[in-house]
Amino acid sequence: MRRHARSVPELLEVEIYRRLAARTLGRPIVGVDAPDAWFLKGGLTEAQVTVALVGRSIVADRRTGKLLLLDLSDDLRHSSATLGLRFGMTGRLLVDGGPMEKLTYGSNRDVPAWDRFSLRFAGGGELRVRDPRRLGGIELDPDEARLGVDATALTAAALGGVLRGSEAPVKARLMDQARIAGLGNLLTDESLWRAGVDPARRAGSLTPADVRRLHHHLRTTLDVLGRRGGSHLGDLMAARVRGGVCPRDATPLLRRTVAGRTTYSCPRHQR
DNA sequence: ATTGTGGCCTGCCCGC
DNA sequence: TGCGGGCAGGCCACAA
Repeated sequence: MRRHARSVPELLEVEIYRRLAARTLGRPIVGVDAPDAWFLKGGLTEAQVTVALVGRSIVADRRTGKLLLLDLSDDLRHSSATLGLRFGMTGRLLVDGGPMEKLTYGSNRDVPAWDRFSLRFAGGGELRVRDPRRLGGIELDPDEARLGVDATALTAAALGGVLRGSEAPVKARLMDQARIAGLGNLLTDESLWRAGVDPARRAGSLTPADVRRLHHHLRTTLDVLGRRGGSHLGDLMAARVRGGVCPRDATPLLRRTVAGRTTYSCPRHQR
Protein backbone atom coordinates (compact mmCIF):
# COMPACT_ATOMS: atom_id res chain seq x y z
CA MET A 1 0.00 0.00 0.00
CA ARG A 2 1.19 3.45 -0.81
CA ARG A 3 2.25 5.60 2.05
CA HIS A 4 -0.31 7.92 3.44
CA ALA A 5 -0.38 11.56 2.50
CA ARG A 6 2.21 13.28 4.62
CA SER A 7 1.86 16.28 6.79
CA VAL A 8 4.30 18.57 8.48
CA PRO A 9 3.69 21.16 11.16
CA GLU A 10 3.24 24.22 9.02
CA LEU A 11 1.18 27.23 10.02
CA LEU A 12 -2.13 25.33 10.02
CA GLU A 13 -0.92 22.57 12.30
CA VAL A 14 0.72 25.00 14.71
CA GLU A 15 -2.55 26.93 14.83
CA ILE A 16 -4.25 23.72 15.94
CA TYR A 17 -1.56 23.33 18.60
CA ARG A 18 -2.13 26.88 19.77
CA ARG A 19 -5.79 26.17 20.42
CA LEU A 20 -4.86 22.96 22.13
CA ALA A 21 -2.37 24.76 24.37
CA ALA A 22 -5.06 27.27 25.30
CA ARG A 23 -6.66 24.56 27.39
CA THR A 24 -3.82 24.94 29.87
CA LEU A 25 -4.23 28.69 30.42
CA GLY A 26 -4.08 29.65 34.07
CA ARG A 27 -2.98 26.29 35.38
CA PRO A 28 -0.01 26.45 37.75
CA ILE A 29 3.07 24.68 36.41
CA VAL A 30 4.36 22.26 39.01
CA GLY A 31 7.05 20.46 37.04
CA VAL A 32 9.11 20.50 33.87
CA ASP A 33 10.64 17.52 32.10
CA ALA A 34 13.28 18.28 29.53
CA PRO A 35 15.29 15.08 29.23
CA ASP A 36 16.78 15.92 25.85
CA ALA A 37 19.38 18.69 26.12
CA TRP A 38 19.49 18.96 22.33
CA PHE A 39 15.86 20.02 22.30
CA LEU A 40 16.54 23.06 24.49
CA LYS A 41 17.82 25.94 22.37
CA GLY A 42 19.74 29.07 23.15
CA GLY A 43 21.92 27.48 25.80
CA LEU A 44 18.95 26.67 28.00
CA THR A 45 19.34 23.83 30.48
CA GLU A 46 16.72 21.67 32.13
CA ALA A 47 17.57 23.23 35.49
CA GLN A 48 17.20 26.74 34.13
CA VAL A 49 13.93 26.10 32.36
CA THR A 50 12.57 24.41 35.45
CA VAL A 51 13.41 27.38 37.65
CA ALA A 52 11.99 29.71 35.03
CA LEU A 53 8.64 27.94 34.71
CA VAL A 54 7.67 26.20 37.93
CA GLY A 55 5.24 28.26 39.96
CA ARG A 56 4.00 30.24 37.00
CA SER A 57 1.20 29.64 34.57
CA ILE A 58 0.55 30.28 30.92
CA VAL A 59 -1.51 33.42 30.50
CA ALA A 60 -1.68 33.79 26.73
CA ASP A 61 -1.33 31.61 23.65
CA ARG A 62 0.02 33.18 20.50
CA ARG A 63 1.47 32.05 17.21
CA THR A 64 3.61 33.62 14.54
CA GLY A 65 4.17 31.38 11.55
CA LYS A 66 5.30 28.01 12.79
CA LEU A 67 6.38 29.33 16.18
CA LEU A 68 4.02 28.72 19.10
CA LEU A 69 4.36 31.34 21.82
CA LEU A 70 3.13 30.79 25.35
CA ASP A 71 3.32 33.83 27.61
CA LEU A 72 4.03 33.16 31.25
CA SER A 73 2.57 34.91 34.26
CA ASP A 74 4.60 37.43 36.21
CA ASP A 75 5.16 36.94 39.87
CA LEU A 76 7.37 38.30 42.60
CA ARG A 77 10.30 36.18 41.54
CA HIS A 78 9.90 36.31 37.78
CA SER A 79 9.60 39.03 35.18
CA SER A 80 7.55 38.42 32.10
CA ALA A 81 8.72 35.66 29.84
CA THR A 82 7.58 33.70 26.83
CA LEU A 83 8.08 30.06 26.03
CA GLY A 84 8.68 29.38 22.34
CA LEU A 85 7.92 25.97 20.86
CA ARG A 86 9.03 24.79 17.44
CA PHE A 87 7.85 21.53 15.98
CA GLY A 88 10.30 20.97 13.18
CA MET A 89 9.04 18.36 10.83
CA THR A 90 7.74 15.61 13.07
CA GLY A 91 6.90 17.37 16.31
CA ARG A 92 3.41 17.36 17.81
CA LEU A 93 1.77 18.83 20.82
CA LEU A 94 -0.15 16.68 23.26
CA VAL A 95 -2.25 18.12 26.04
CA ASP A 96 -3.60 16.06 28.91
CA GLY A 97 -2.83 12.85 27.08
CA GLY A 98 -5.40 13.77 24.47
CA PRO A 99 -5.66 11.96 21.17
CA MET A 100 -2.81 12.47 18.82
CA GLU A 101 -3.93 13.83 15.52
CA LYS A 102 -2.71 11.98 12.49
CA LEU A 103 0.52 13.49 11.47
CA THR A 104 2.96 11.76 9.29
CA TYR A 105 6.61 11.69 8.41
CA GLY A 106 7.28 9.66 11.41
CA SER A 107 4.96 7.20 12.89
CA ASN A 108 1.91 7.79 14.97
CA ARG A 109 3.06 5.18 17.40
CA ASP A 110 2.89 5.96 21.07
CA VAL A 111 6.53 6.06 22.09
CA PRO A 112 7.20 7.89 25.37
CA ALA A 113 10.90 8.07 24.51
CA TRP A 114 9.96 10.64 21.88
CA ASP A 115 8.69 13.05 24.51
CA ARG A 116 11.28 15.82 24.38
CA PHE A 117 9.68 18.39 26.67
CA SER A 118 6.73 18.51 29.01
CA LEU A 119 5.04 20.73 31.51
CA ARG A 120 3.11 19.22 34.40
CA PHE A 121 0.28 21.22 35.84
CA ALA A 122 -1.36 21.31 39.21
CA GLY A 123 -4.29 18.94 39.06
CA GLY A 124 -2.53 16.36 36.94
CA GLY A 125 -2.70 17.66 33.39
CA GLU A 126 0.25 18.10 31.12
CA LEU A 127 1.51 19.63 27.92
CA ARG A 128 4.00 17.58 25.94
CA VAL A 129 6.04 17.98 22.79
CA ARG A 130 6.64 14.65 21.11
CA ASP A 131 9.16 14.72 18.30
CA PRO A 132 10.76 11.54 17.00
CA ARG A 133 13.17 13.34 14.72
CA ARG A 134 14.20 16.03 17.21
CA LEU A 135 14.09 18.80 14.61
CA GLY A 136 11.92 20.98 16.81
CA GLY A 137 12.97 22.74 19.96
CA ILE A 138 12.14 24.83 23.00
CA GLU A 139 13.39 28.34 23.59
CA LEU A 140 12.84 30.95 26.24
CA ASP A 141 12.02 34.44 24.95
CA PRO A 142 12.56 33.66 21.28
CA ASP A 143 13.42 36.56 19.02
CA GLU A 144 10.06 37.18 17.41
CA ALA A 145 11.44 40.02 15.32
CA ARG A 146 13.23 37.48 13.17
CA LEU A 147 9.92 36.38 11.71
CA GLY A 148 8.04 38.17 8.99
CA VAL A 149 4.32 38.81 8.85
CA ASP A 150 2.19 35.77 9.54
CA ALA A 151 0.92 34.35 6.26
CA THR A 152 -2.70 34.65 7.40
CA ALA A 153 -2.26 38.41 7.75
CA LEU A 154 -0.40 38.95 4.51
CA THR A 155 -1.88 41.63 2.28
CA ALA A 156 -1.53 41.68 -1.49
CA ALA A 157 0.56 44.82 -1.19
CA ALA A 158 2.89 43.18 1.31
CA LEU A 159 3.23 40.13 -0.92
CA GLY A 160 4.17 42.42 -3.76
CA GLY A 161 6.81 43.99 -1.58
CA VAL A 162 8.24 40.60 -0.64
CA LEU A 163 8.55 39.50 -4.27
CA ARG A 164 9.53 42.76 -5.93
CA GLY A 165 13.06 43.00 -7.22
CA SER A 166 14.09 39.54 -6.05
CA GLU A 167 16.20 37.22 -8.18
CA ALA A 168 15.31 34.22 -6.01
CA PRO A 169 12.71 31.66 -7.07
CA VAL A 170 9.24 32.74 -5.96
CA LYS A 171 9.00 29.58 -3.88
CA ALA A 172 12.13 30.51 -1.93
CA ARG A 173 10.70 33.92 -1.10
CA LEU A 174 7.37 32.50 0.02
CA MET A 175 9.16 30.08 2.34
CA ASP A 176 11.55 32.67 3.75
CA GLN A 177 10.29 32.84 7.34
CA ALA A 178 11.93 36.21 7.88
CA ARG A 179 9.65 37.71 5.22
CA ILE A 180 6.48 35.63 5.44
CA ALA A 181 6.04 33.35 8.44
CA GLY A 182 4.25 30.04 8.32
CA LEU A 183 4.42 28.67 4.80
CA GLY A 184 6.18 25.34 4.43
CA ASN A 185 6.83 23.10 1.49
CA LEU A 186 3.33 21.69 1.13
CA LEU A 187 1.35 24.92 1.52
CA THR A 188 3.71 26.66 -0.87
CA ASP A 189 3.49 24.03 -3.58
CA GLU A 190 -0.30 23.87 -3.24
CA SER A 191 -0.70 27.65 -3.44
CA LEU A 192 1.57 28.01 -6.45
CA TRP A 193 -0.21 25.14 -8.16
CA ARG A 194 -3.59 26.74 -7.54
CA ALA A 195 -2.31 30.11 -8.72
CA GLY A 196 -0.71 28.68 -11.85
CA VAL A 197 2.71 30.08 -11.00
CA ASP A 198 5.92 28.16 -11.66
CA PRO A 199 7.73 27.73 -8.31
CA ALA A 200 11.10 28.28 -9.96
CA ARG A 201 10.10 31.52 -11.58
CA ARG A 202 12.15 34.54 -10.51
CA ALA A 203 10.13 36.27 -7.79
CA GLY A 204 10.68 39.71 -9.24
CA SER A 205 9.24 38.68 -12.58
CA LEU A 206 5.69 38.38 -11.27
CA THR A 207 3.42 41.04 -12.70
CA PRO A 208 0.96 42.93 -10.49
CA ALA A 209 -1.76 40.64 -11.85
CA ASP A 210 0.33 37.58 -10.95
CA VAL A 211 0.83 38.95 -7.44
CA ARG A 212 -2.89 39.52 -6.98
CA ARG A 213 -3.70 36.05 -8.24
CA LEU A 214 -1.06 34.43 -6.06
CA HIS A 215 -2.27 36.38 -3.04
CA HIS A 216 -5.82 35.24 -3.68
CA HIS A 217 -4.74 31.61 -3.92
CA LEU A 218 -2.56 31.83 -0.83
CA ARG A 219 -5.60 32.98 1.11
CA THR A 220 -7.84 30.37 -0.45
CA THR A 221 -5.33 27.62 0.23
CA LEU A 222 -5.02 28.61 3.89
CA ASP A 223 -8.80 28.88 4.24
CA VAL A 224 -9.67 25.63 2.49
CA LEU A 225 -6.91 23.50 3.94
CA GLY A 226 -7.53 25.01 7.35
CA ARG A 227 -11.15 23.92 7.16
CA ARG A 228 -10.13 20.50 5.90
CA GLY A 229 -7.79 20.17 8.84
CA GLY A 230 -4.20 20.38 7.69
CA SER A 231 -1.45 21.26 5.25
CA HIS A 232 -1.47 17.76 3.83
CA LEU A 233 -5.08 17.97 2.63
CA GLY A 234 -4.46 19.97 -0.51
CA ASP A 235 -5.69 19.00 -3.96
CA LEU A 236 -2.12 18.51 -5.15
CA MET A 237 -1.17 16.26 -2.27
CA ALA A 238 -2.25 12.92 -3.71
CA ALA A 239 -0.24 13.68 -6.84
CA ARG A 240 2.94 14.52 -4.92
CA VAL A 241 4.50 11.18 -5.73
CA ARG A 242 6.85 10.05 -8.42
CA GLY A 243 4.82 9.54 -11.57
CA GLY A 244 1.99 11.75 -10.32
CA VAL A 245 -0.09 13.77 -12.77
CA CYS A 246 -1.68 17.19 -12.42
CA PRO A 247 -5.19 16.88 -10.93
CA ARG A 248 -6.29 19.80 -13.09
CA ASP A 249 -5.08 18.82 -16.54
CA ALA A 250 -3.52 15.36 -16.14
CA THR A 251 -0.12 16.52 -17.30
CA PRO A 252 2.71 14.52 -15.72
CA LEU A 253 3.99 16.62 -12.84
CA LEU A 254 7.50 17.98 -12.71
CA ARG A 255 9.51 16.86 -9.69
CA ARG A 256 12.44 19.13 -8.97
CA THR A 257 14.43 20.66 -6.18
CA VAL A 258 13.50 24.31 -5.84
CA ALA A 259 14.58 26.42 -2.89
CA GLY A 260 16.31 23.34 -1.56
CA ARG A 261 13.09 21.39 -1.30
CA THR A 262 11.42 18.66 -3.28
CA THR A 263 8.96 20.50 -5.47
CA TYR A 264 6.05 19.25 -7.54
CA SER A 265 4.52 21.46 -10.19
CA CYS A 266 2.56 21.24 -13.40
CA PRO A 267 4.66 22.22 -16.43
CA ARG A 268 1.52 23.00 -18.40
CA HIS A 269 -0.52 25.33 -16.28
CA GLN A 270 2.13 26.74 -13.90
CA ARG A 271 4.02 29.48 -15.70
C1' DA B 1 22.52 42.17 1.77
C1' DT B 2 21.08 38.21 -1.10
C1' DT B 3 21.04 33.67 -2.49
C1' DG B 4 22.40 28.92 -2.49
C1' DT B 5 24.18 24.68 -0.27
C1' DG B 6 24.97 21.23 3.12
C1' DG B 7 24.19 19.19 7.58
C1' DC B 8 21.51 18.10 11.47
C1' DC B 9 18.02 14.70 13.22
C1' DT B 10 16.01 9.52 12.72
C1' DG B 11 11.87 6.61 11.42
C1' DC B 12 10.46 4.39 7.54
C1' DC B 13 10.31 2.61 2.85
C1' DC B 14 12.38 0.28 -0.89
C1' DG B 15 15.41 -2.77 -3.20
C1' DC B 16 18.66 -6.35 -2.87
C1' DT C 1 14.00 -12.39 6.34
C1' DG C 2 17.40 -8.91 7.29
C1' DC C 3 20.11 -5.08 5.99
C1' DG C 4 21.67 -0.65 4.02
C1' DG C 5 20.88 3.43 1.67
C1' DG C 6 17.95 7.09 0.43
C1' DC C 7 14.37 10.09 1.62
C1' DA C 8 11.47 13.51 4.08
C1' DG C 9 11.87 19.10 5.37
C1' DG C 10 12.34 22.99 9.12
C1' DC C 11 16.04 25.34 10.60
C1' DC C 12 20.64 27.00 10.99
C1' DA C 13 25.56 27.80 9.81
C1' DC C 14 28.28 29.02 6.33
C1' DA C 15 30.05 30.48 1.67
C1' DA C 16 30.26 33.31 -2.39
